[in-house]
Amino acid sequence: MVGTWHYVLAKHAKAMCMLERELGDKHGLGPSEFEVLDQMVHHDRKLRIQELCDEVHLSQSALSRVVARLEKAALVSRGACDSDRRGVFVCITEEGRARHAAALPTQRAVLAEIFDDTPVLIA
Amino acid sequence: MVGTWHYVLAKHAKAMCMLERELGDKHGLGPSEFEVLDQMVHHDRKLRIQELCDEVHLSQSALSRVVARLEKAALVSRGACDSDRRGVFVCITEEGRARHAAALPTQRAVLAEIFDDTPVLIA
DNA sequence: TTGCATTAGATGCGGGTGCATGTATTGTTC
DNA sequence: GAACAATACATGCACCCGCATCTAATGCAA
Repeated sequence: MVGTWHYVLAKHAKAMCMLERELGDKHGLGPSEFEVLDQMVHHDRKLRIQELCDEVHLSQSALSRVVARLEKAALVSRGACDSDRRGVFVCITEEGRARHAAALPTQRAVLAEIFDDTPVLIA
Repeated sequence: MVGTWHYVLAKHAKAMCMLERELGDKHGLGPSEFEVLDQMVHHDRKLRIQELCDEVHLSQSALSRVVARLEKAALVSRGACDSDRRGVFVCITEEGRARHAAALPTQRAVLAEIFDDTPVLIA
């Protein structure tokens, strides 16, 4: 229990730190930005902010800002939702797809290094 | 690999959030503050800042500030190191021990709730 | 001893986060 | 349909973090 927590703490700290540097230096992306792009690619359709909120581990406010940053970088676009004009659809751009594709190997490499010693624990 | 990473991400986010609220509201401690107190109690002796740095997953600068906060709250005291006058010894106070003892069940309860569904993975 | 690289810890700074709140829109109840 | 609660997203704010840098002390070499 406590051991699991310390494991999570250690891996999270190391991975976050390394992802921040690697993704930042090589692709100009933060871990949260990459995660959102990753979800967009994975779902392969426009998503509501709230849908994204369920998938990434960020508060709604943090997510709102991540999307704003991504939009400023032209990696996603925000569009109004017709059925509910309060809603916002997020749509990945071609440039966003490209940036994600470029960054993916970097992320995988970091994870491979971090979790190298860890047997397959979680499906 | 990616699955493990998402597991770590999810558990870390949930636990951190809950610890912050529970420890903060009930005991006036942040997760980092608790972690440092926990290490002090565990080692049961005065520790160099750098020794703490190896145990908690914080940068040296963050740790320096956590110790400063703890000292301001009179939960630890900082003392000069005779053998190396650059060094700083950190020593937990009686009040610090008491606060830690009071907060420990809260932390354990949070971890129990978070890792309830997780079989024993890491020793 | 003097000079310089190294180390311990503190601090300025920029950036990201969550919470509380604000604004706009929707649903609901009378 | 008017008033009010609820929802979606944005934003002000305070806080914590890591990086770069600063200061002081140490070690080492000439």
